[in-house]
Amino acid sequence: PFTITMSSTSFTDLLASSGVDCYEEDEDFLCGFSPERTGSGLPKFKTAQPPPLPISQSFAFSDLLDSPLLLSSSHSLISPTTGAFPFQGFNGTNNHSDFPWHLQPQTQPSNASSALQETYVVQDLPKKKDPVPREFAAQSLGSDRQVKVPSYMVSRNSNDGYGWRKYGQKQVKKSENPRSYFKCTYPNCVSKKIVETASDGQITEIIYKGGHNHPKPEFTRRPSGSTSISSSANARRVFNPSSVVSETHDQSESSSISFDYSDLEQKSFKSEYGEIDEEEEQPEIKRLKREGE
DNA sequence: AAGCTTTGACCTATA
DNA sequence: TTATAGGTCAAAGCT
Repeated sequence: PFTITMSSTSFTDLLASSGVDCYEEDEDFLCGFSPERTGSGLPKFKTAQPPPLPISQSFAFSDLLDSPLLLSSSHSLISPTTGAFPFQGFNGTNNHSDFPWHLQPQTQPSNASSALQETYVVQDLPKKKDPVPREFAAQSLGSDRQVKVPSYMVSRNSNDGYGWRKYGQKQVKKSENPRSYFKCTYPNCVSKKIVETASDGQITEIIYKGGHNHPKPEFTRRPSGSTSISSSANARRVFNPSSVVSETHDQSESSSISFDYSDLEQKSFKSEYGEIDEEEEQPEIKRLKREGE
């Protein structure tokens, strides 16, 4: 299950810091979700600490293209006019249930330091044949506000473009897998992440603590020839100082992603459906789309 | 030499 | 107060 909680921060930034970027890098291509892997590891995002953020950011669509969750079929994810996810599931008009996950609203109690936030959990649903294109399928959100998200939107590794230095590792009780603790190497950046890795090397959970207070580095370690990520997009990634995102790739059959888009909904988007350059979409995504037609 | 990982010890929060 | 768990420190070693 994947759970992403977002609060007072831009969706893009959170995604960027969540380590779920989809780079055309080795197996990370397509967010690291090769078909066979999709079935085994089930992602889970979770956020736990959403301190209010006064930072206002533009939410460019190109950013969305980089994001794991909105990648590929992103042109159908967010309404250019409302800022809301166009998944009908988000506004409760669609009943498609083809997505491996569906979002479940989780209203969390607000506290003194966090604004009202809503969490959506995307659970990995049993695969079944559906008539609806997987990447666009959404589940009714109506009262439930559930929506499904394609599994390929989530990366299985933690290459998020930032520099991280490991500062510790610990076997925790609540998990049989060891946790590795990382700090952002950027000067004065307090962002941290905790990566839980299974014995087979698979990342089972990633927890981000604290947002980056700097843009994503322009020159991050990338395979030569990889130019799919625009520097302008990276430059826009100015960070939310305090967000916590957890990404859990569970071995179980259920995955979930939860996030709060209260902030997201306030954003205006530069792009609309038609503005997405088809040529920029990743091949696999296009392939999936064709299959869905 | 710099930066990273490893790993046991230490610190802190909680029950 | 003590035990336990989770998180962090920091020295040593590696690349």
